[in-house]
Amino acid sequence: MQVTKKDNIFLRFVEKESIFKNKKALTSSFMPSKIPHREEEIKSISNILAPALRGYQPSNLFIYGTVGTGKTISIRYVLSQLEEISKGRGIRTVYINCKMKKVSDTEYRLLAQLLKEIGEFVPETGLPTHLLYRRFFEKIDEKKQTIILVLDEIDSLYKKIGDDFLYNLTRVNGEMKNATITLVGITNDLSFRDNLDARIKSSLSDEEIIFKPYDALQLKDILAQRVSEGVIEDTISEEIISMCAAMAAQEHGDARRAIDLLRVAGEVAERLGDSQITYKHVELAEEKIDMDRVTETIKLQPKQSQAVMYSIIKLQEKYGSQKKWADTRMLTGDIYEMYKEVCARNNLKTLTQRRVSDLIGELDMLGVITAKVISKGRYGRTREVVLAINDTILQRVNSMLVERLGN
DNA sequence: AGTCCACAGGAAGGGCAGGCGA
DNA sequence: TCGCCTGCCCTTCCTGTGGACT
Repeated sequence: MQVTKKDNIFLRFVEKESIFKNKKALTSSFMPSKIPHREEEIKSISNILAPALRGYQPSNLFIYGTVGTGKTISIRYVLSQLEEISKGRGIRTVYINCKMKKVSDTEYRLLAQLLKEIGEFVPETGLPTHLLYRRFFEKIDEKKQTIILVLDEIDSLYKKIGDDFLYNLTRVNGEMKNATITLVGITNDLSFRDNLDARIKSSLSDEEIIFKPYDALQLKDILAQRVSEGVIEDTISEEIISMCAAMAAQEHGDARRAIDLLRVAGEVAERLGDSQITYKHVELAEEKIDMDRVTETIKLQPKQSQAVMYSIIKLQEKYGSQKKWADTRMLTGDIYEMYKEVCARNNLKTLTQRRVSDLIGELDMLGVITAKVISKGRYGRTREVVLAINDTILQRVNSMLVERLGN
């Protein structure tokens, strides 16, 4: 087949001018030259960490704030500034996100990741944990230095492995001859500190900083800055920026969401061949973000978890056909019965109710269902489950699960 | 006031795969 | 090769519990 240049299927992407001049500026991992509305917090963090420059150990620090309030970007900004000025002064910064699955979600993996960060490679499994601790401490104690260890989403680590890890880290400073470790914990769980063991609490949370959610006006500033760096001029109006800011402000002042919304709206506009980002694109973007988030999360779950999700969807359909649509609250027992049927139909090993109960809990954590423990008095105590996704997304998830499981 | 349901959820441990060091 | 270590998924056994019913 002879394809002339004029018929090339990619031609329209080349000919059409892009809406973006630097798409990276519209991602949450992008580090802008300035971080609007976080000047105070950044100043506080730098005041706390500054003693490291004079060779003293800074206090441990805890940073609280909900999703998308600029905690991570602020600390990364401070770290980059600190690294820049501290060359040769024996300061080393290590940043680890504790929620990274298969990377730092267990004590062993976290230690392995820490060792990797300081240039020591260990196998993914196989060594006793205490050996990893020893290697880590020996390695950093080789020279006089201050380690600033940032543990982002530290609450999820604590939920998984408890507080032994934190205890070991805080305790070790007295045992090392040369190096010291300063811990910076970042969490969006405001009650995190209360759950900690008293012995850790006293040594860990020397300093605390709270990041408040952004309001719509602040979000607008943030977006405007990103737009000026990332989007070609005149492709987006101020009203659209305000709209994205307002939508994200409703979602607890989440800047990450606002930025994603803007980027995806731009992508949608490009795909539709439009040269301006409009209201319609933002609406489509919002739906696409939700859809992608949900389908991706479920797609990444193990087969058993998908079977449980599928059982919940099937049960909702069943209730729907019985004209109970208005009240589709499903109970653990009903879900388990449906799950057994689903397993039988698909030649899947049936797990115990205890395990399925945990899987339901995990789906709740992922935000695709809402599970609430209720008591029905004489009729027992159980969990009441409601699907937390809208009909359009539900259909997509359903067909994805049918494809994966069978029926 | 006591009973009793249908689970929730904690604890302990089995079995597996993968890796290390002797 | 063997003993020992890890994480992970799962089962078994168990105690706890809110509130409708008696």
